[in-house]
Amino acid sequence: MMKYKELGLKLTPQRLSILSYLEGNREHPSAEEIHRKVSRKFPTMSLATVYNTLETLKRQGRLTEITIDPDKRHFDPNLEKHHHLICSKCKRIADIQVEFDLALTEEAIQGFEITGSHVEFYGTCPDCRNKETGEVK
Amino acid sequence: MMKYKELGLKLTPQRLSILSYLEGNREHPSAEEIHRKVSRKFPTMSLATVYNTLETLKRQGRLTEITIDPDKRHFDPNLEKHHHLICSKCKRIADIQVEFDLALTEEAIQGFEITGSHVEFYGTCPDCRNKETGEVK
DNA sequence: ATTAATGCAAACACTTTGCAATGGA
DNA sequence: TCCATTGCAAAGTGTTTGCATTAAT
Repeated sequence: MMKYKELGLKLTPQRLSILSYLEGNREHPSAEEIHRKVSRKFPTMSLATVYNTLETLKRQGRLTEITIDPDKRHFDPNLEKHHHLICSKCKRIADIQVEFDLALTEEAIQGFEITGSHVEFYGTCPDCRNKETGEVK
Repeated sequence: MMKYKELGLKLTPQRLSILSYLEGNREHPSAEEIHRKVSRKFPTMSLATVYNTLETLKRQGRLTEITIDPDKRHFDPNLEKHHHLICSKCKRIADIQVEFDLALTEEAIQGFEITGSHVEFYGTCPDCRNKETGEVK
């Protein structure tokens, strides 16, 4: 379990349940997914609280926001440097733990100060590939 | 000018003006930005028409949607393979015309069928860097 | 006792939809 | 003429905000 208290933040049951849901989660859930899941054990949980907590965690650097899906925000508690594989059909996002050499020339950088990078691969996931071949069109 | 007629689509003045605005544009505008600009010369232009046209162009593969900004959709008429540099302060998106070796092992691919990839770099653009150093905090 | 966090509802921003009117082909 | 496209307004989605209440410290 992440140490939340050490950050000088109040340790509410709501936050605890969001944290434990996120712990080790590799599914890049949206705020709404987190809310739905956590609501089961905590029916009064408000969506606003989910957003608040996510925002706080993001600011603390304990969470990354993934901007891959134009429809909704997704969150990633995996702090190790990694990249993503996105299924164009079902929108599933998988981690890809590979290091790439993304060296840039001075010219390419155009005067930017680079602070990070991220690679996304698009494709079709195994499940969706199976559905396609199995289907009679 | 892109050949729109050849696609079997009606060549309306609205579409023509959107197309000419997009032609050679390297600013990755949002629908709203496109609408604002095009409205100057075409005051009755509807936002719905902008979205319609963008959707059509996207389906035709004459345009790519960039999912970098969680707040709004951005569109990129640059069809050459390229990547992006995003300013974390002002959200400006610049093209970066570099080829990377993004080879993946079978294992890393996790059964996906890869169809494309995209690299995004985060950082601070020259303008925002200047503002920072010039400012008295 | 303090003060931050919660929950609700209302407000927001962006995008999509329904549909009658319009105008390219 | 015909049917796709337009423009408007209304509806829809995801997210944020205001604020009184609650509860962690």
